[in-house]
Amino acid sequence: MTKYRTHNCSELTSKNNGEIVILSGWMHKKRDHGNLLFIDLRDNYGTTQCILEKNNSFFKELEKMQLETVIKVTGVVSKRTKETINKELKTGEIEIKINSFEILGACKELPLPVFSDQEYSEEIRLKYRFLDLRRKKIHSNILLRSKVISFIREEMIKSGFVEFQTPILTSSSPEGARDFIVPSRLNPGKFYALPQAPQQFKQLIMVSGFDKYFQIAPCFRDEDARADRSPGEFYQLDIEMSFVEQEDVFKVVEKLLSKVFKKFSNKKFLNEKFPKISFKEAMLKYGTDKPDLRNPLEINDVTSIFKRDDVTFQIFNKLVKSGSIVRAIVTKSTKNKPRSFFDNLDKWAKSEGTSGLAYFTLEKNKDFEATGPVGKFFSSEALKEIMKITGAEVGDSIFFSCDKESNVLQFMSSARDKIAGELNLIDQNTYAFCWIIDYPMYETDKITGKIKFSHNPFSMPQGEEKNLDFKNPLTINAYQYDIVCNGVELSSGAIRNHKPKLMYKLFEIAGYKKSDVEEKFKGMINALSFGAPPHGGIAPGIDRIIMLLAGEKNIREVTLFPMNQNAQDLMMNAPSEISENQLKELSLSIKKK
RNA sequence: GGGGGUGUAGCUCAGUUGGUUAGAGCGAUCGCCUGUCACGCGAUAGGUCGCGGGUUCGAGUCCCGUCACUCCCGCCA
Repeated sequence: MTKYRTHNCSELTSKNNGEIVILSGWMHKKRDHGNLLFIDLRDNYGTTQCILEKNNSFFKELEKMQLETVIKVTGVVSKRTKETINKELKTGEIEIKINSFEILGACKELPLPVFSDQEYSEEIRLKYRFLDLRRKKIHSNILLRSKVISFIREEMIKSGFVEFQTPILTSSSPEGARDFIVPSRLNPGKFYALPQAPQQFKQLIMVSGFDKYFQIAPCFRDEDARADRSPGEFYQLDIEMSFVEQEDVFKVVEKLLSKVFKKFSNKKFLNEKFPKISFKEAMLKYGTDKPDLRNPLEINDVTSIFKRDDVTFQIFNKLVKSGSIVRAIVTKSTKNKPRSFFDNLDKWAKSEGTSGLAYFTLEKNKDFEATGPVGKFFSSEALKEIMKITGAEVGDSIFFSCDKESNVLQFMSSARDKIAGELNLIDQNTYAFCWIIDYPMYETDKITGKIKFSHNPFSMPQGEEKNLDFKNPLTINAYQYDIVCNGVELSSGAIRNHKPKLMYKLFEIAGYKKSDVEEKFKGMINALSFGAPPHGGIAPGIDRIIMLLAGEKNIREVTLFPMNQNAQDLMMNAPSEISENQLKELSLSIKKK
């Protein structure tokens, strides 16, 4: 009990009948019957119906009160008659007969109603985030976030992990995302960077002998936003372990995520044990390294078909000759789908900037036949071969895309989602986790044609050092892995390279001289030279986990105070200009455009 | 940096082929109403149709430009 309340707005029941109570909260909703006024009083915990009659001296004032005014109400708990009980409400057995009230916080006319399930523009929601956050759905999302984080913390500690904080002001790193930069007053002309992740620190913690580390770590990357990617900051469950191999990390994370998703959701798992898919296989079957495994459609390579003489689909044949590839998606039993189904997919494909989505449907009369716009170009023998490769059967349809490899992969990946969506093949009530493993250490830069790190340069290459084929770096895989759930990349991690000599060699392949590496990663390399344990870790994205648990498609729905797409905080007016004096202290001047 | 979508009352939206005075619901204000829980009924106020330019006898509607929000591509080791 405080000055403001004896109970919260969700705890009173018929057991409290007759008690004099004090409640405080927001005036959620009024129902004014002229001589009888109902007020729903809301706080963090729930709502309670309060009531007063015309003869009450406060009637006029409360009747006119702006919704969302914060009031303190004193009154008597009164059992409702049977007919007037509200079963939807936890406190629906009772109501408060108001004796007196007090305004604690007045409220102006609202720019957006709190009591409503309607959707509002992001702009107004973000500007008045404190009002938006009073609304039921997002309010409970944020509470869920808090609960999930506490649970994760408990579980990690139970498993012997130790939580540490790492610096927020650190140094800019040359690899990876664009850094947020902070000027240094004491070191004119020099800058801090906000950490993109505590990557080097967590490795240093291992070198320092702490064995098992975790942190709910803020990470900052100055990159453009997406629905599942806030500009500015996001949170990772940062984990690092000493004396482990890949499988040891998998065990810890798989157990944790299973527990979290089972505790906070009723959705079922597609696979109890997370399947492991190599990067190569994922790119072939799904066209992406973050496949949605709820989607049963798979992609097949059918390039060889278009090298046959009995296939006369000249456009594809020619493209294949000049190095393009063809990938296909089979849809089961779509023979009787209306023409519009196929036409709409083709239209969609064109809107994606491709030349369209070729298709036919397999039929059988005397022999195998293909019906549809391009069916006539395929001989019966060729169709048999296609069926062999793709597993397609009579009555199924096959969709084709032909282009340069990277274009086909990307397009077929979205075509897979699109087609499955049209056919309603995705079970929304399921979580489909998987590990993506065996990432290549290097890739060829599309623009420069040079070899570069494809992911984290600190990852350990797979295999014995002496057996590594440094002359063919594209053949080297790394102990690098991702967790994907329902097509959302949840985390990536790696076994780290803790051997400085090997590291120099790997950097050299990517075009870094020894002196470059020493300059850029001095602290790290130095530390690894003084007895570093083998170690590895991972960093699941907290925001995306909550998103999946809350069933939201947008990360702002699980973030208290997010920025908009242009990385502005409309409520706090950030970023903003700073004074001449501040600039001067920082030895900065602004270049006028 | 590029592409798509959206922008009309405080909020959510409708607005036909370019044609008279731009509408509805919620909210606000006023009035009526003693059992509602999306209370009901009646009335009133509320608009630079994002902004600028153009075409036209006439533009919310068509064209050009621009701004804002959003989704996507690039980017995100």
